[in-house]
Amino acid sequence: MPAQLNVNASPSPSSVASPRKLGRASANQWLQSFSHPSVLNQFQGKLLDWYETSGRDLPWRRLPDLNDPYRIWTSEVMLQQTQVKTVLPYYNRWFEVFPTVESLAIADQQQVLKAWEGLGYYSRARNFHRAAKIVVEKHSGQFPKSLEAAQDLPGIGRTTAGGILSNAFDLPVPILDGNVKRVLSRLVALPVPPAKAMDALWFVSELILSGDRPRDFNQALMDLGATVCLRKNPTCLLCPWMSYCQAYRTNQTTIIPMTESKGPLPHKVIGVAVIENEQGEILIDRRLEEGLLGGLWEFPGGKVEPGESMEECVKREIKEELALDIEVGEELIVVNHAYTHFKVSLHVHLCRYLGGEPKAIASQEVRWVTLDTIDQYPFPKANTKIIEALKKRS
DNA sequence: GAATCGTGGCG
DNA sequence: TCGCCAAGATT
Repeated sequence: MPAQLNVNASPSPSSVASPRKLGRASANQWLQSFSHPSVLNQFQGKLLDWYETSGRDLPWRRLPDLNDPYRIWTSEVMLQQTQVKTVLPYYNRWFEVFPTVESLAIADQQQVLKAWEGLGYYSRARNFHRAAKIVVEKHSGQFPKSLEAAQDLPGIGRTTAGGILSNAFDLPVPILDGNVKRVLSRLVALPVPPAKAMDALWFVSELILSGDRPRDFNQALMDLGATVCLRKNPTCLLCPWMSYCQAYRTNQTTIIPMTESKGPLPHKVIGVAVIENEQGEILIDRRLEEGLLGGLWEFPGGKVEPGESMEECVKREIKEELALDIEVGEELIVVNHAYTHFKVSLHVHLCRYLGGEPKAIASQEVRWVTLDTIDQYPFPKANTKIIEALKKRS
């Protein structure tokens, strides 16, 4: 592969300089310098030395866990789009429930989702569960050591596969997560948002990867992004690559990596029913397998239509989705919650069951439960606030 | 290729 | 309060 960065996804190795070529001639010349082994070796050594003294102490790096691919795998999946601080308690708790890949493979999905509850992006848990079954059944319980086989597992893309293979087996496979994107974008002074130059960034990540110590190098790269090359206020004076960094040299660290601003998030107003029967039980439903919050439990409800009152909305939704007749009572709580692509306000009403057999029309399953047993079901965050309000009331 | 998919923390 | 986004993958 030519030592040249093409911002476009086009793999064609044109040697003609053009505005679409990353950083133009100067940047390509800068990259060319890494084709000299001595230059590259010194560059890598700077980061590896920094890692020895300033790297983070994280559970998935400690012996003897280091050689347990299942634990490495778990960390990589939990860390997708999720910060280390958030992951730590989940990570430590996980192995009390699922100590081995075999135990995960034979587990019930509801148990898996319960252990994942609150961590978000629940397709990660469902895919992890599926992948564990595949590893046990088709790979004799051993995590595959090839990039292709690893990426064939559900929930494992190129970055996660590289993270597992390099960290668990010390294989020279590049990574490109959020930290590395930011570090490399600044290193080469990427003139476009990272999403527009993924091929170029992968090329750099592979180019600079240490062949001798790929595990430490990749881990160091992520640590650098997480502790020094911060999104805001990076501490460049502490950076082992300060003299190599094109963004620092050209005073562009505040605008690189570049971002494309988006408009305001849409806001949905939802009517939600807490339906209580004569036994004091409450009706919950399990969401469809695919899509938002798939497989988790919730209190039923739906969007308010134009010109509709909240009471009318709740009554209609319960009729449509559960075939139940209810009497809509007082408002229990309003829960505001922001997802990645929209915001919601859940207007929760206490409701009285009047009649009908609940049917899972828009869900996988419905169930009458008591407040004493409701904690064993996995709920999304917005719904746990409702449960808290219910417990406080009783 | 663009949308979708959670939650928490930050300025 | 609000926008941004963090160890991305999937469709």
